[in-house]
Parts: sequence; structure tokens; C-alpha cells
Amino acid sequence: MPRRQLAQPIRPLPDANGSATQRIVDAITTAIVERRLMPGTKLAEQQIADIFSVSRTLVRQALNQLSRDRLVTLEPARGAFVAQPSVEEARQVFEARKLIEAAMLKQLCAVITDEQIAELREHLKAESAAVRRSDVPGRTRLLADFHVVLARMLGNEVLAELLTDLLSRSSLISLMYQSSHSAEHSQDEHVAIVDALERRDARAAVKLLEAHLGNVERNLHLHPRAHDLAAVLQPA
Amino acid sequence: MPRRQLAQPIRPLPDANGSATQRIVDAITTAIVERRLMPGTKLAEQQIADIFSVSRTLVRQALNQLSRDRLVTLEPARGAFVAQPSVEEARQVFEARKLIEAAMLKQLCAVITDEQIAELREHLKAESAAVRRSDVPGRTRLLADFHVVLARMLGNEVLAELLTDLLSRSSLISLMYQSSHSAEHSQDEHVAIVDALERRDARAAVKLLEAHLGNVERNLHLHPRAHDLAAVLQPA
DNA sequence: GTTCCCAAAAGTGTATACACTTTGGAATAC
DNA sequence: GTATTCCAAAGTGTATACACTTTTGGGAAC
Repeated sequence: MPRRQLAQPIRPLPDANGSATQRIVDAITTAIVERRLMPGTKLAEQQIADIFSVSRTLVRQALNQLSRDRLVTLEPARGAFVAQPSVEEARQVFEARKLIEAAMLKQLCAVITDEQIAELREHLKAESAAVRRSDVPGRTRLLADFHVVLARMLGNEVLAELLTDLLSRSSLISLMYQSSHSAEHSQDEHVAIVDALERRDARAAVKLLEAHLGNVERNLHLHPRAHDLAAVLQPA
Repeated sequence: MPRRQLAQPIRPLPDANGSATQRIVDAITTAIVERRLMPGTKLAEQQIADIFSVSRTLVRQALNQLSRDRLVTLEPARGAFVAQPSVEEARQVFEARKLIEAAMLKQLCAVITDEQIAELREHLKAESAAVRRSDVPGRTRLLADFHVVLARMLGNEVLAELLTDLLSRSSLISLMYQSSHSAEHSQDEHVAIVDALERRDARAAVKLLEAHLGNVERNLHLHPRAHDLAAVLQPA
């Protein structure tokens, strides 16, 4: 039997798991979610290209993707900026989250296993640790991930990805409107939700979730402030 | 007075309202939603570039966006193809739609106005007309738009956009798995949902919607067929 | 006749080139 | 001194160039 001699010269492997473009997208997304990039920051193409040692071509691809995620705004001929979600957009994102997450939680209550509860407890422990040691990027990420973990437990990756997008946008919104909702408080509310899940009490879980999201939203400074010149001076 | 002599050799016209990239994205999306492009079709960059009289640069941007929408699959060094959603993905998309649309409908029942009911009736009339005249692209689009119209009535653009994406994917799935659910049947079910909405009967509306989506999904040929060689021959 | 292999063709991936727009500031007009 | 104009620097938008990979087809080997 004539064995096929496969050409296998080197390992060019152009991208493997993370292509250069994806690396840039992830880096910027992470930076935004972890609050290391302020809304409105200019994202100059050449500057980013230099940082990642690639050409502007790949940076532009990345910025395009980020703009589709609504984390970046592209202004024609002026460049890319970290997005500054409007008050209205903030409201809608939180309303969408309430609607989707409440429905998910209700379903989850019916099918969640004890193993999954244990997994959630683990997550809560990590959250709590991050909060205690005042690890701002870490706790921000973990508090957001909590909601994605819930989504993933339904076994629906499509839904989980949708929610991931909404959570990235939520992070940006919190940053933009300087949330005064303390991380400790959020953490406590997460614990209460898991408690309700453990009791398989769907009604309570949904109520707690809606209260949680309501609290987060209510603690945003959604009223125009002095530095939002356009919003303040706009004729109503 | 030294009039400014502007170099104005051609008319590059960067984008105006719809950039070239967006035009390409829209054209391909429409083609898929209206079933004029089969799953698996190769989308060669130069070929598309020629059609739209632009360079591959813009085509690549468009294909990137489409790939983020899951309508196109990018295979490294091999090119772009109209996506072929897996059975599992199909299942998840429909489950996500059920979850989101049911919650929406429930909320909508509480706030919908008579004007909005009338608007829905108008839409149903257009659907019905398209079905009667066997306008396949038109009826396909209208039947999908029905769900987006519902979303928009909640006044939540974020949610509406989310659902738009899911509906594009649903179209592709229907095409991929050769839905046998007749357009007439879908149309009837839409009418029943609006009837329930008019009665402000949330429970009935949600039940009808879930039945509707269940019917559509059930009439997909989600079992591997002869021509899906890989799926058929894969060891379970 | 079939299989294997290699070279040419076609196509993708990234970098670079170049035209155009925006921007900031210096020079000019008043 | 203030406002306007204009130019250069910086930056974006699109096209093109080029390297590398995949595909294809034909001929050699068996």
C-alpha cells in the first residue's frame, strides 16, 4: 500500500487558535471590560499596529469587529474611538438583559443539577476573593462572567454568546456612567440568586435577578453631567 | 483672492450613507435571507470585488462582518463560504428565539396600543399578498420581518437588532434544512398571534408563538440526509 | 489503468503605497 | 488684537503588490 507522503515541512501555522486580528480584538475588549480604557479614547490605527507589530490592515479588521460589537465607534475619516453609549442605549441594554436573563433563569431552575450549583458556588468564592483583595479588573470580569456562566449552563452556546455581547456593553456602560453600585453589593446579590436556584425557587430567583439588574442600573449616573456638554446643552 | 485649487481628479466618494462595504454586506445578507445563495457556496473575493467594482480590501471587510453574523464561514487560506449551520446550532437558535420572543410577547401584551395592532394587521396583509402571489423572496422576508416588527414595538432597538441577527440565521437554517413548513401555515400562525395580542391574552399569545416556532423547527429536516456525507458516516 | 508527484494557476493573508480628509497652527488681513 | 486663510503634519480609506497556501491538471512510475 503506497503510503501518501504528506508535505509537512514546517509549522507555518498562520493563526491557529488566535489570529493576529483576534488577539487585537481580545486585547481591546479585555481592556474595556476591565476598565483600563476610558470611553471616548481615540484608537489610532498606526499606534495600535506598532504595539502589536502588525500592519494597519489587521488593526482595521479588529476595529471593524469591535465596532460591530458596539464597543468602538467609527467616525468616517476621523478614526475609531472607544464607544460612549447613550443613556437611551444604556436603558435598552439593561432592559434586554432583564428580559433574557429572567427567562433563562426560570428555565434553568427546572434543569439545574447539584453539580452545577457547586460550580456556581465556586464562582461566587472567586468573586468574593477578588472583591476582598480589591482586584478591580479581576472582580469586574468575574462579576460579569457570573451571568455568562448561568447562560452556559442551559447548554445553549448561541444564547451565551448573545449575553456575552450584552455584558461587554454593560461593562462599558458602567464605566461610562461611573457606577456607584459597589462590587460587594453585587456579589451579595449573586449569592442570593444562587441560593434561590439551589432551592429551585424560580419565582424568587427571577425576582432577585430583576432586582439586581435594577439596582445596577439605578446606580448609574444616567442623568447628563457637566462634562457631557452635548447632552446637557441639547435643546430638549 | 487666491482661490483654493482643490485637486479633484476623480470622485472617490468614500461612503456617503451606505459605505461600499455595507452595500456588499447587505447584498449578500439579502441574497441569503431571500434564498438566492445556497449554504456552502464559495464566495471568492476577487469575483465579488469585480461585481461591486471595488478592491478585495473592501470585500474582505464585508466577509469579516458576515462571518461575525454567522452567515459566512471563513476557512483559513481556503476562503469564505455561505455558512452551513450544524443541527446543534439550529436547535440552539430556535431555542434562543423561543426564549427571547416569548418574553417579549408577554411584555408587549401589556403595553401594545391599538395603532400598533393596526400596524401588525397591515403587515399580515402584506404577508398574505406575497404568499398568494408566490413571491418567494418577498414572502420569506416578510415572514421573518414579522418577528422583528414585534421586537421594535417594545421600543427597544438593542433587542430588535439581536433578534434580527437570529432571524437571518434562522433563514439560513431553513434553507439549509429545506424547511417543509409551508408559508401559508406560518402566515396563519402569525394571524393567530396577532389575534391573541388584540385580546391582550398574553398566555395565549406566548403559547401560540411557542407552537409556531416549534412547528417551524419540527418541519426542518434536522436528521442527516444522504448528501450530508460527513454527518451520515460520522461514528456516533 | 491507476497512483503519485510536481509545477503552474488560482486564491488568500499581510504589508505597503498613495490619495484624500481632518486638524492645528502660523502667517496674513483687517 | 482678533479673525481668517492657508499649509503642513497626521491620520484615514482604498487599491495594489507580493509572499505563501491550496488547488488542479498532466505526466511519470508502476
